[in-house]
Amino acid sequence: MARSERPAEYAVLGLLSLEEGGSHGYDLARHLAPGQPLGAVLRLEPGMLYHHLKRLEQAGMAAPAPDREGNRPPRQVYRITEAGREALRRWLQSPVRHTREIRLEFLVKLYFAMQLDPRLAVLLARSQRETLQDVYASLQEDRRTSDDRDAAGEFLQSVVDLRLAQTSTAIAWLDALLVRLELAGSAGRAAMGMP
Amino acid sequence: MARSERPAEYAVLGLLSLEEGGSHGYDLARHLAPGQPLGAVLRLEPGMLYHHLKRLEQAGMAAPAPDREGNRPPRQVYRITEAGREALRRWLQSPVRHTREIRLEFLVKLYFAMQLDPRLAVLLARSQRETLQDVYASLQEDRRTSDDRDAAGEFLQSVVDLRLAQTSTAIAWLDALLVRLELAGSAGRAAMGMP
DNA sequence: AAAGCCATGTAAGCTGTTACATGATTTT
DNA sequence: AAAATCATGTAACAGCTTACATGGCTTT
Repeated sequence: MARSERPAEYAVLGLLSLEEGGSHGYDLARHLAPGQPLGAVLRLEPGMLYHHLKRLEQAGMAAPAPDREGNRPPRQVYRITEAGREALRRWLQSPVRHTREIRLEFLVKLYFAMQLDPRLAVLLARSQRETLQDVYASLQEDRRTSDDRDAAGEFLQSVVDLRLAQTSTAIAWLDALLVRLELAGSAGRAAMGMP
Repeated sequence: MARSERPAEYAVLGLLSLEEGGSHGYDLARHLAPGQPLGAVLRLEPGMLYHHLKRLEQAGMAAPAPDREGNRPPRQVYRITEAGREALRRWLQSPVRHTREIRLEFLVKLYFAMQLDPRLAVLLARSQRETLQDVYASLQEDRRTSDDRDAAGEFLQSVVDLRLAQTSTAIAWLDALLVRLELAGSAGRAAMGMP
């Protein structure tokens, strides 16, 4: 997995981590169908799904598990390994570097962080916010050092303006998300009689 | 070209359309270098560049042109054909359908529209604005019909909120762009003594 | 018995990345 | 003469899409 930082493979790994007794391709495909929350963010055809399962097995992050028998077609059940859990946790803690990756990769991280541990989701959102603020600052620097005296310069300024606007929008969205996450967290703790 | 709606191939076609006497791969690569306006939006390695030139030739949108001789390494000069110009113009008039395509594909269209005809850029920006407003309205509909009673619903609402925010940011950016384009247009006409 | 769902894949083809091969000309 | 630049590609590989092949089980 060192070779690939793509979200699809981690999404498969994440889905496996949510299924205590392991799961199989067709079952995971149901979780990725349109209508399901992950399906709204990521499209993954059956072919690629089985491909990723094989790769996860080769990487030692998933292992074949015994299938409790029954009257159904034969199927291959996988369970996440300890190495897989560690890789997933590492991935869930690292923010994406570019604003354009918020739409897909960050949302996949967020989905699993929320499912696995609300506190992890808060940490992820906070460090993502910091990363995007760095991106914003460096875009501002680009804008200052560009000149708009010719047509090409005007075009470049519009490009940078778009990126600044999209980045600050993402930061504002992260702020609203953090309010939601922290509210949900304190509500959860309050319901359990904690301060 | 019917098979591909990707911006890279149209970018090559667009660059050819800006060079009256035709151009060759190495020359086009200079226009796509980082630092050049297009290079800030699109990355295109030499291998793909020559590949696209071949495809444009096969599609009848570019044709080999005689190279005025001189003491330099042999090179293949291409010129855009009439069919190529028509395809380019059609492409430059059609807005992108999704907000995520603004960052790359729309910016490439905008670049060539500004170079070829400022009025075309205004038309493109206006119809792109309309398209994004449709996107915005349909996202609002998604948000109304989603419920936030469980964790999955909350996640989905955050996803839709992000898309709403990114889309309205893009619309606002298009408004600012239109002000610039129209100012430049009227300044240009005024300088030529037109109303 | 036919239709449909469960379940796992394969095959072909396109897009794109990285690295390198080849050789000509110009500059130092 | 060596180094840099001009100029065009090829080879290998990675990732993804689309379509289809295969067969078991369940429902009508």
